Amino acid sequence: MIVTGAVMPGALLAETALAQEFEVSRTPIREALKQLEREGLVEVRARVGTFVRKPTQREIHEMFELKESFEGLAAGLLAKRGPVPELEHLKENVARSQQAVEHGDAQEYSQLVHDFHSTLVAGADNRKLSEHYDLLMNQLAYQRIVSQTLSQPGRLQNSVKEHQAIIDAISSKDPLAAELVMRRHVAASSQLAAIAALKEDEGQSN
Amino acid sequence: MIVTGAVMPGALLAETALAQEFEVSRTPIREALKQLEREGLVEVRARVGTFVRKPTQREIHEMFELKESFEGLAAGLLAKRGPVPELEHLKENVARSQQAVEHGDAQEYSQLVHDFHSTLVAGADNRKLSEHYDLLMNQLAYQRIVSQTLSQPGRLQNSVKEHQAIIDAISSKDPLAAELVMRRHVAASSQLAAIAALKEDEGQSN
DNA sequence: AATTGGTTTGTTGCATGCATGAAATGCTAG
DNA sequence: CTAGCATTTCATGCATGCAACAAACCAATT
Repeated sequence: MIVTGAVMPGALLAETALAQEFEVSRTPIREALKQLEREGLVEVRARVGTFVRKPTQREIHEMFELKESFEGLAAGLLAKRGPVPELEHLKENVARSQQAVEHGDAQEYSQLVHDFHSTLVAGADNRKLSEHYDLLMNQLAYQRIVSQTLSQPGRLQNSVKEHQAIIDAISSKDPLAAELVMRRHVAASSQLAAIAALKEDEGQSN
Repeated sequence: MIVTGAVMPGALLAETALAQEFEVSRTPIREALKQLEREGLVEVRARVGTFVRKPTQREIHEMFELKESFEGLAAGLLAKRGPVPELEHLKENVARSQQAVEHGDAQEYSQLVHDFHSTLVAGADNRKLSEHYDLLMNQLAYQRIVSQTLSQPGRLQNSVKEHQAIIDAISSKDPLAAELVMRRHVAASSQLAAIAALKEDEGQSN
């Protein structure tokens, strides 16, 4: 809903309006908005209104630091796991990503990248990690969609190679290497995404 | 409230009862309980009741893995920071912890350990990290568990030494070492805490 | 024209009533 | 005495009304 960017940041989310739209009373709407407030997606100003929150540039930076830590942990845990059912899925993902890059299919590639990272975190077999990760990614989602498509074509090929290296480290049961490679990969991607988000931000505010 | 263990796991938290206790209507109580449900502290079974949730042994293990990752990240970020105002506070904390260990003051030491870790995470200067960390620690009810590991004789002195090593790594601006030492420290403490939690669990269920 | 004051409007915060459904309870039959 | 069924109890889920308050608006005055 909000994470897809369907509503613009700063927009008012009036309880009564949403209640009419979804054809329920204010109460369940209100509870949902409170949840979103706790997730940091909206800001409820008492007796004024509920507004879609726009993450600051600093918060985006902080969230990318967390993302690196989360996914690094996930990669390490995957390498520590005995059998990893998701490994085949990840290998196939890399193969298809390679094809997508060669064909210049940005849409397909964006989808595959998202699938790769969420499969990897899910495969870590740590539900609490997944919960925290999902929470984090919800807050980042809007920026993610925009910046993914704007990544430079040269980066995509490198990204695929890094994905392959991550899989290799996991396959060889090397948790330290898996975490290290993963973190470097996320850091590199994050840097580009942060720059894209910054430019987007400047374009909006002017 | 719940995190302090004032109410036992499995206990029913009736909205009407809480409403009378706090002298408000059900509505704000209800919102608070929904928040706690999202935080994983209580379980709301539709039209049955709201109950204090008891983390499974597996969840405790997962949360300790997350704790290690969070605090490792925090230590690394601290070492990366230029000036660290909290460093003096941390040094003083270690000095007082050393005294507490020598005097066998378990109560004081427990408080100092908690202060050390929260100061360290807060000092990382990453609010999103702090939010996720606080969320995690609420679920762990850490204070309750850690107090039971205090009876371990040799562990306390080792813990203080590890705290000192963490400070040294931060002082020398070595992020990798800071993270590594921190993670080893958390892993060691977590192992003892997990054992304590397991024993408490067995004691309860019998 | 600008400012200040009061009024109006719109929003959330809270209280409360009713509907829904699950679980406990008791009653009856075997 | 036990098993099964109806009933009663009790909890949340949702709808709605009212109060409180912030902000926008408008008019009067300087």
